[in-house]
Amino acid sequence: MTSVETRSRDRLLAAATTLFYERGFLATSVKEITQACGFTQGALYNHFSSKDELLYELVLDIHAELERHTIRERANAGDDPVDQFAALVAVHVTAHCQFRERSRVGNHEYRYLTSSRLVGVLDIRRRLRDQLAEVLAAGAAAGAFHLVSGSATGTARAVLDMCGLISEWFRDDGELTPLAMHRRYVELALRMAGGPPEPPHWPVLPEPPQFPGVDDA
Amino acid sequence: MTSVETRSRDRLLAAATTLFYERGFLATSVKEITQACGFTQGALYNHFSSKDELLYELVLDIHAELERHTIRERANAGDDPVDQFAALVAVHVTAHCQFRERSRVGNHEYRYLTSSRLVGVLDIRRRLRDQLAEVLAAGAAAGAFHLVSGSATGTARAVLDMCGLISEWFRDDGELTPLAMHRRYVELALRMAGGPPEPPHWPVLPEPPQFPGVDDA
DNA sequence: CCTACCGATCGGTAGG
DNA sequence: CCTACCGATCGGTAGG
Repeated sequence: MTSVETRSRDRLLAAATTLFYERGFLATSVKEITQACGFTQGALYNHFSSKDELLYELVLDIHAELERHTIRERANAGDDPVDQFAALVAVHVTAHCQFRERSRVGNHEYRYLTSSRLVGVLDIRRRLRDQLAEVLAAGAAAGAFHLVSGSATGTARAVLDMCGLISEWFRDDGELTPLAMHRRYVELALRMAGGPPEPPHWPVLPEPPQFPGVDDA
Repeated sequence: MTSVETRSRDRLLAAATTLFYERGFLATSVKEITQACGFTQGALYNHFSSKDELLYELVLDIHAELERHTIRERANAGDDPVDQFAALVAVHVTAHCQFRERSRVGNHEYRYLTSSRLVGVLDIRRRLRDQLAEVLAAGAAAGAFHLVSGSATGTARAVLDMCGLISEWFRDDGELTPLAMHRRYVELALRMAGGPPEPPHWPVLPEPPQFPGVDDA
């Protein structure tokens, strides 16, 4: 695959991300995606076998990147479950604040995937939740957390749900910066988990990860 | 309007609710809605001027009902802001557990409303958030809550977001009953607000409200 | 990557 | 509430 082919492909993915964010997958036509890149309709099929396939590749990439991010930041957080928990919450909050388009597309449009493609994405979503539940269970076992109903998965779900709608209302021109958001949500999540008011070490705000087409936006 | 006309209308709304829940507004055709009621396609236009108008009436009704419910349960909760807060959280949790279809349709499909219709629904959504923020501010002023960053609207948003995704994963055949859910989420919300571990009075699980077509499902 | 085209399906309407 | 139909648009393809 030559670099110009890769570039066209990434431009299509970037255009689709913005359009899916603004209107949703079903309300966006192939013509709109290709025209946003200066192409005509048929050009999309040089890079993707179908509109569904483009959605799959985009949504899978969004989830895979979030999982990589999650694994890396957890590893960097050291051995303390409270620090690991804070790091995971920070990753999710940052994703929703800094990469609103991708986060919202990932959370909204995956439901339009057809069965076999859907399974792969749901697997990642489950693993993301399990990561949080694992850390909560470890912290509870160590006496650092005191979970409502003793349920690590229940608390993990509530925390992820709390973070999952940030991209619906967060605005760059609002009064809250991504840094303020990540501190606020780490505090809220620690309260939900029955942990200390602050983590021993505050997670560093993760660097913006690179993904295809980000510099075309 | 005769009762048979009202009934057909309500059946169309009920069928649309289920289909929008399963596939979303855009993926549901007028033909599917009418066929679910044993009608042919054109019958929809005896009751609604367009597919968009049906969506608007459905989504508006879902939000209006939730607001009525909210106002009633808050009034029934007495003067204590902590009790009022618990009552409001219970209303939202109950809506998402007991009326998953309507809650999810309300939260997902309102984005497809066109501008003038959208405004009315967004107004209700803002008022629902303001109700929660009011109660949090009153409780904080009374020393019963200790809010993260001192922000009542920030905490209100986080609590509503935490509740807003319950309908995505809650299952009737799961291990959690609606009663267990409402206790768990009231506890989580009180922790987030920096309040007491339990409200002075636990809210009674609200009775299932009546809405058009519920007994046709 | 474009031009030209395909069948299918869409929301909506006329007339009864 | 049905039958029959409308123009528009959709995702996708053939051939270059």
